Amino acid sequence: MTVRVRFAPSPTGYLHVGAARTALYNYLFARHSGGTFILRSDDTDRARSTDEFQADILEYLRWLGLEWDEGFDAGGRHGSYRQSDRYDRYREVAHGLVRRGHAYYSLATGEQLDAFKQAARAAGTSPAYDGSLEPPYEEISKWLAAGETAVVRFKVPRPGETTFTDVVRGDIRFDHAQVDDFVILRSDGTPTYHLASTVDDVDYGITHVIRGEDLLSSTPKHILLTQAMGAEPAIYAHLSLLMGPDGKKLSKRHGDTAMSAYREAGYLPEAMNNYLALLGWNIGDDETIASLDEMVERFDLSTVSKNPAVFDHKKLEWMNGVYIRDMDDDEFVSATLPIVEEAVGRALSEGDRERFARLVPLVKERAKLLPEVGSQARFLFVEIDDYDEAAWSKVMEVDAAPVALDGALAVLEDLEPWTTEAIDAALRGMLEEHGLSARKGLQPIRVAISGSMVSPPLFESLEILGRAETLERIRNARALL
RNA sequence: GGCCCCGUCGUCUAGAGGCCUAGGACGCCGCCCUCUCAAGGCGGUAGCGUGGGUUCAAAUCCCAUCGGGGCUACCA
Repeated sequence: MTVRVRFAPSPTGYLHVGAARTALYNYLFARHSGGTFILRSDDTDRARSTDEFQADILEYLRWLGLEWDEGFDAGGRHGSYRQSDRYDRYREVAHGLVRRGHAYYSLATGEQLDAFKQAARAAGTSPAYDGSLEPPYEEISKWLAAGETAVVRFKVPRPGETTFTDVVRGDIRFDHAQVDDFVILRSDGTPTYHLASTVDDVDYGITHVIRGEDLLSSTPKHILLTQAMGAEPAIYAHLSLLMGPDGKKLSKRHGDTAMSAYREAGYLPEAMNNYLALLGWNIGDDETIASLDEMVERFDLSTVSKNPAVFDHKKLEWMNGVYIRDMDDDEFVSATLPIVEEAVGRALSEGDRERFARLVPLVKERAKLLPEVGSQARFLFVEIDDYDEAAWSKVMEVDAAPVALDGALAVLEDLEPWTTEAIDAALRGMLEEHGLSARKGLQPIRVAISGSMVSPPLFESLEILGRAETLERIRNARALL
């Protein structure tokens, strides 16, 4: 059997991390088994679906590198892969179901249904609607003949039960007594999610449905529908949901959930994939870091965890740092140049870029998030007149500061050659001469050239800054003491 | 309320009766390194929800209980 899986988001919101994880697992499973990964747009909710959301989903799926073989925007033999383009097909299936007695036109009103459910609830039983509120057939025909509208409901066979083996959760059983005769066609003739999704899965030959656990209790509906269509149900795998730190389903109130927010915050797609994969699956051999290809190689759906996973920003951040350190310098420069230019407030000249490139090895291992590079590299390209207040009072307004600054000026003025090693030796000599500790004697210099108590390593920074700039900055700071 | 799913360190997980005085990773703490901050090295902290069984032996099997989550729309 050739594996065919699909990721079928509804464009009713931006691509969020939970959906991205579902997409990732589908992708890993497809690639691992040499199957086909399909992207579909489940946009049957016309009121909430927008082109903007659709575009966002495509953009971030691409950003993550989760390329799909077939489907929305990539072509394939099943049309547009956009459900809103297939209403005729869904209607055809629904009408066929009615003809064969698997579905019926329903006239039950919302009020009637509410009463029915409340009564069931009060009795402490299952609230599934079983069609008992429908008027006799003649009345329905008359109603329809008069041109009135009605919804179409699927007739759940009762008594009965649906059982299936979920790849991640094992054997699952649902008594039909608690499965509603659910609506498949709305009164305006458009399909509901259950119908459209199931018809597509059948039509597109989907072999494995890998989706969120929130759809677990809808699965009997999908299996029943599939069987009524005369098709073989897919194999299902329901992934546990992502949780916030409070144990509730991950949502906006826990912070950013949109993938776009993570890119903007400076996360790398490789880190996102690696982290998301770990939320519910372990690579094996006590390993934590693995590339997409390595994960494809080792992915196994049946070892995916049943537990809901809490999304932990701290670990993601750490992992992002790992991937940043792993970037090669050129890659790092192109990823951070815009950030540095933003921090500096202007475009970097050719010479500026060369200086930045020399600083790269120093800042690369100090960043967990890309934007941090802006504040770390900024000092190279701007005049320092906005000394950090705390830094100034803590390291400049002490007796050691003027001594260190004057001493530095003296040994650096004619230093040859202007290299990290020579600067190191010269400044250490100066410290010894004045009986200053490295901490006390070097911090004033750092503040003078960077305006901050935190900067890339001092001697290297001075070398890259250049003699003229270094001396000028030290003099400026000294004059303010 | 009903139905369904889930329950190992704070978090993600390994563990499929003896290999477990429970392993790894993040976090946190300490030490080392050190010009700041990181990175790195070393060490530490912390967990089988609870109660009953079964067994020579249970994190692993059974039952109950408690806790958490999902669904319960003409949303998906």
